[in-house]
Amino acid sequence: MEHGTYHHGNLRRVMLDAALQAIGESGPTGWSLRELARRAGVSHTAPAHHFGDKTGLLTAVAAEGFDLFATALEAAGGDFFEVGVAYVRFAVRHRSYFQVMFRPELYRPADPAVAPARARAGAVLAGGGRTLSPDPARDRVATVAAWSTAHGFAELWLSGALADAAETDPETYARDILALTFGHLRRGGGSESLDRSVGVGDTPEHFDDGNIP
Amino acid sequence: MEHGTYHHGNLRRVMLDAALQAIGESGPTGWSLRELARRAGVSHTAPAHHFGDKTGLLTAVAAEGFDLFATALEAAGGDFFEVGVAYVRFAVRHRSYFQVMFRPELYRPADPAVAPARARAGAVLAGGGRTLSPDPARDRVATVAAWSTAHGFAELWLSGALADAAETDPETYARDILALTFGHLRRGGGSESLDRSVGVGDTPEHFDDGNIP
DNA sequence: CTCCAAATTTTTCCAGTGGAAAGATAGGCT
DNA sequence: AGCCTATCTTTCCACTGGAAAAATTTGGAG
Repeated sequence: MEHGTYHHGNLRRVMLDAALQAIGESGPTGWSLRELARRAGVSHTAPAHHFGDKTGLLTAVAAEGFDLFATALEAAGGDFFEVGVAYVRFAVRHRSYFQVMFRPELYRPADPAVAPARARAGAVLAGGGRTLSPDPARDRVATVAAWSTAHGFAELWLSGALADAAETDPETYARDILALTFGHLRRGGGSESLDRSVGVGDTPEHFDDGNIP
Repeated sequence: MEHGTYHHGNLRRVMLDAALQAIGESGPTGWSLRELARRAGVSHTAPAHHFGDKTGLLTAVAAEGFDLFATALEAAGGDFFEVGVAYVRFAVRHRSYFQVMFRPELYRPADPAVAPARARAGAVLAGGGRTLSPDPARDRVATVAAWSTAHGFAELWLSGALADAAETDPETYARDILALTFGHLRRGGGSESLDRSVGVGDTPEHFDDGNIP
């Protein structure tokens, strides 16, 4: 079943990878199914068998993305801080997935391949937040706050809105931000890590330009 | 100048409003130029004269959006906390603008109608951050941290990722989050943060312009 | 080995889309 | 009056997503 001309044998994966690459190049909607099919050397309707339609392809991307995402967050070990860093790391390293996952109008969020993976990721986030505060009444707020900070930094970074993005490693940057923001809530934590990473060449020079390189 | 069939007389504004409505209904790319032209009762190439192409129309949306955005942030009075709340309020009330503004691949960010307005908004954000910390070395980090939190909450809210979104007023929610997150950095502020979210004279002035039908 | 059923891909077709090019119309200016 | 410019229309083209039906493999049951 390896190679002839008719049965591609691997179309599903190849189309997914082509989609991921195209998303990386032109955003989640800046490409056409036909173009991907051409790249894969296949007729323009071949993908329909695997994904149904374009939305189906994006649904598959989201499903795979949430799955990888959940795994990455789980690997962070439940510590709130590392979960936040892992969140940003995933967004930066797998931006093609990320840019689809949080735009539910692009795919079918209720798809059975998507929902469980997303729930798995959500559980890790909720668990991380729970370590932030002994008071359960604040759990939800703390969770959403940390989630917002990590998510917002990731989005701003990916959109190029942070002018100094090119100079700093985003993961380090994320650590500084999380330390500054949530250090006072950590188990026994102050905001000690800030001194380490920001110290030297980081002239504050406020950006009054419009950002976006 | 309000005559018969040929000269519409108001096409530019009508197209912009139609675009804002369509974005609100189907996202920033879920509509067609031709459809908008039909709604406006005009041939499908008429908009080209005003905007060039579809990207030009989205560029005009972004430009107007950044302008309104900068005005809204400026109206918050320079206080970091109120700027953050205004940020979220704008995103929620003018989501059609917001969903375009931070997706630079959809329009031409360098357009002379966009860049200045965006810079104006950026200056307000930078100014708000500067009140957060007496240490200039931390200014940039504090600014980006607060920006990330407000931006992330807005994005998550708009994307429907917050399950409890329907129940709570987003502005109140944002206040809780900002208080929990940055209360310890406030000028003269301890962590009275979560005591109760919305106090008395807490309804700041904001323009309630139309535009999002 | 043969033949069939299911899986996979192609061919053909259609309505809709963004955009270019060139023509038509209106309103203001001199 | 005459012309100029902005605005809008008609016509055209290449491309898109998708439906329908036909074609080709493949794997497995007999």
